Amino acid sequence: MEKKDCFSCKNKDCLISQNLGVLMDTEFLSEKHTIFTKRNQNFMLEGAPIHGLFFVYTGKVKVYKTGINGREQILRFAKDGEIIGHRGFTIGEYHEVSAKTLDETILCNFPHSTLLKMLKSIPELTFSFMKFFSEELSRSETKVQKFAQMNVREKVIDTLLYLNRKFGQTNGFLNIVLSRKEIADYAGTTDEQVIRMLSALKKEQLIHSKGKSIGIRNLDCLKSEISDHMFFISS
DNA sequence: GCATTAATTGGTC
DNA sequence: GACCAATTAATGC
Repeated sequence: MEKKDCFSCKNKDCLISQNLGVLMDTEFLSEKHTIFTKRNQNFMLEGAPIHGLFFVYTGKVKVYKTGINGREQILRFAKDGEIIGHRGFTIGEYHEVSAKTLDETILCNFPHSTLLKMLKSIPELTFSFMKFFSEELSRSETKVQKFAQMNVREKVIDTLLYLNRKFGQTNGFLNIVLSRKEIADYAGTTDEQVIRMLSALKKEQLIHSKGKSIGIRNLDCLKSEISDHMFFISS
């Protein structure tokens, strides 16, 4: 299959894309690989040797860790332009998280050695990465706080708001379809609790659903419920 | 159509 | 609020 090149790429969020100016005269971009995946493919596995850095070209991915009793903890979802596998790129030889595609997904992959060369020789790129890491850390800290302080209702609502922020809605439904368990694995609760909460929210006319798809009906109401006592938390 | 998986509901601790 | 069990709906083959 053909290789996706960075010059025709439309992903404005991509750190490579943003630094094309300083990258275009280097040989680094030619060392990039393009990977075509189907749905439900584990392209990164906890404990496996690191295989460089991935960018989502198009598609959807979940990043997760397997925890106690084999329970999955979804750390985040990634869409077009986003980075996967950045946590292990300077320390250790093994991935600390797993990643699985939720859709047919095209991935760009930079080998570890290429990435190190890039970061050492291009300050602009390194700065972009620092900025990105700083934001990631902030998000991560916010998530710890939410996990500790939110009740189940708030966790589920917060998850729906996050999905809406990231993927948006078309025709009244979120542009991502997850199983109830996946929602639970992100929110930090169980699928039964998620199901109960979704039913409750449906009764209150705050959301609606068709099969696995969920749509937000009253965004402001949901937002206010979180911000009432979580207004100090941004994310 | 059958078999497996997911969603839902109710109950217990 | 987690875990377990039973029922029903959805989906894959």
